[in-house]
Amino acid sequence: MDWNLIRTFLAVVDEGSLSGASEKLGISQPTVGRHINELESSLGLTLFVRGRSGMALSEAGLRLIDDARAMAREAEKFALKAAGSSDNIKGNIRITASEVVSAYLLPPILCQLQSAEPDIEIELVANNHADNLLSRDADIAIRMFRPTQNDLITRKVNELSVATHASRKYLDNFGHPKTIADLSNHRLIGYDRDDLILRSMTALGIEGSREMFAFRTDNHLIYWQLLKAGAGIGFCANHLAKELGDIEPLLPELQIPNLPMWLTTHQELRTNLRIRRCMDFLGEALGKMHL
Amino acid sequence: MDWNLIRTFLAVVDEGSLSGASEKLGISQPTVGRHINELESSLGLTLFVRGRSGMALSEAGLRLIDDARAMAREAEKFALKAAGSSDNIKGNIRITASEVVSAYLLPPILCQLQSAEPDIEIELVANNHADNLLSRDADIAIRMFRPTQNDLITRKVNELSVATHASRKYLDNFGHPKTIADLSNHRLIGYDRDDLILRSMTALGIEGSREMFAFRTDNHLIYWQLLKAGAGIGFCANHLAKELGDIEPLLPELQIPNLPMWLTTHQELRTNLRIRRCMDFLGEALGKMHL
DNA sequence: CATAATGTGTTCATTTTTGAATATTAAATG
DNA sequence: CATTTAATATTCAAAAATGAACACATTATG
Repeated sequence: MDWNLIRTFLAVVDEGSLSGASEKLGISQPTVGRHINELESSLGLTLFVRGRSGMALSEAGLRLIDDARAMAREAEKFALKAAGSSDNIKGNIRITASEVVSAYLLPPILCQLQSAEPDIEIELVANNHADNLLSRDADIAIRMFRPTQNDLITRKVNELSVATHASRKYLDNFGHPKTIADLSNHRLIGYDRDDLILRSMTALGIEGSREMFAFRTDNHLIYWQLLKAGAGIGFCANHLAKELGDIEPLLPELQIPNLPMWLTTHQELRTNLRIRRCMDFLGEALGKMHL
Repeated sequence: MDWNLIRTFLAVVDEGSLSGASEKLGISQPTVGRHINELESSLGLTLFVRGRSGMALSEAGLRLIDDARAMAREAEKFALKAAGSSDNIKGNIRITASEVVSAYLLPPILCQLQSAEPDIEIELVANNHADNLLSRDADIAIRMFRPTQNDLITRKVNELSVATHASRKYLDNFGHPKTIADLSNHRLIGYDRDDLILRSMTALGIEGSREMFAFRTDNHLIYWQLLKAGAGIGFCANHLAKELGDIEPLLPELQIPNLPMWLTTHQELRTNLRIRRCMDFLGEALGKMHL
């Protein structure tokens, strides 16, 4: 029994198609198809119904996915522990962070890291969703929330101070809000599906809903472009506001709680020299920033 | 990451050498060596110390075997469940039983099974140690003790009546024991490392040790040859004594408990049509024998 | 200390697996 | 109903993995 066929099987289940799985696995679509055929004939089972759009699991296939997944979990554990045992400084390391952090905080720090550890190749994965450190989407994650998965080592390295901001252009056009209550007469910029702002407001005792925002976007870059262009009042990290220019802080009495910045890696990787060096360096560098 | 490399890794650990693993896996020794090299270089670890006699696990390798084993367990579960889903009557089936049962009870029954189910190929694995139905050493086991592994379906199909026997030749030479106490003045034939006889005797309230046997062997065929040749007094299933001829039952007052005969398969396989048919047939055929 | 036994490493021809290109199919769409 | 789209199957040349044979190393053993 070829264990790799089970891995391919699982990828096809997860992606829903041979072509999707081929991309995920980094092998060609014909090969994925052949793997599935081989698995089916070696088990004497029909695992998929070759249907209208892609591959749908058959009943027999359905019965097997839990075991296949369990096997994949153990494979992940194996790979993690193996990576943790490596004391080789040479190699690459994957760091993940939100788009904002990746774009505005990390570049200079990673340059210094590069100089300090020339043997380490650094991959930066910028995205806003929580990734799975267990399946090694990344080795190190920098997030604005404390990761909840088990077996992780988390360390709070800094805090981002946030305040209400608007561009001078907006303030010239629509006036300066004097009180928090004033905000309801202004145009606000918010997130669309991300409920970070709404949750923060609820925590501050201010009720609100998605509809209160005149502009909504989940793309932070566009958010600031809207802010800069004078589309409305929004929330922005203070260090970023300085960098963007043209934007003024408002309502100092609206104390928005700082956003914590967490540096995270998997427990198994703490013994990996390369990752330990990077963790220490990033913790030091991020920690001494004035945000 | 190639999952098959982990399977090879585990085989080398279990067998202690590349050549041993190659035999176990049914691949050539150079291939096993290449797999290990590839795994080591892809993990950046030295898993084995290539030593004087075979491959000894390194510290890093030692840390990984538990996870590798866990993965193998899940692979077994997957394969079991897959086999259980098969409703294909064509195919082969592995039956395991003790050498005695394999040699004296099963042949005629398996011939009938062959006629009744011509599409099923039957493999008979004769050995005296408990095999691992979980790892599919066999699909169906016939044992004289109730298997203890979990997730097995066990069914008691018959009992073997056993009595003390000796050949006429022995009785002519050494006389007929009249009472149980008399036995201590006779030559007894016993097992060597197998303690079945001793345990049975303890259960009957008779104390004894290996040393009380004038002849000791674990090979049942040789046991009976000794019995037939008049080497001593021994224990023998009644149906077998008739078949062997020349052997007489002794001491009817020494009531030896019957040996139960258990028919066993793995729970996951109960839904496999082929195995279900064989189980039913064997249960019926073994059950109606007069033993 | 030669020899047998046992194990790993190497070479090369063969077999197997793979991927690029392409054909094919079926549903969705205008 | 033709067209687009998104998927699976097929073909064939190239790449990779494999095994047989053999070289080499080490340990028992007489």
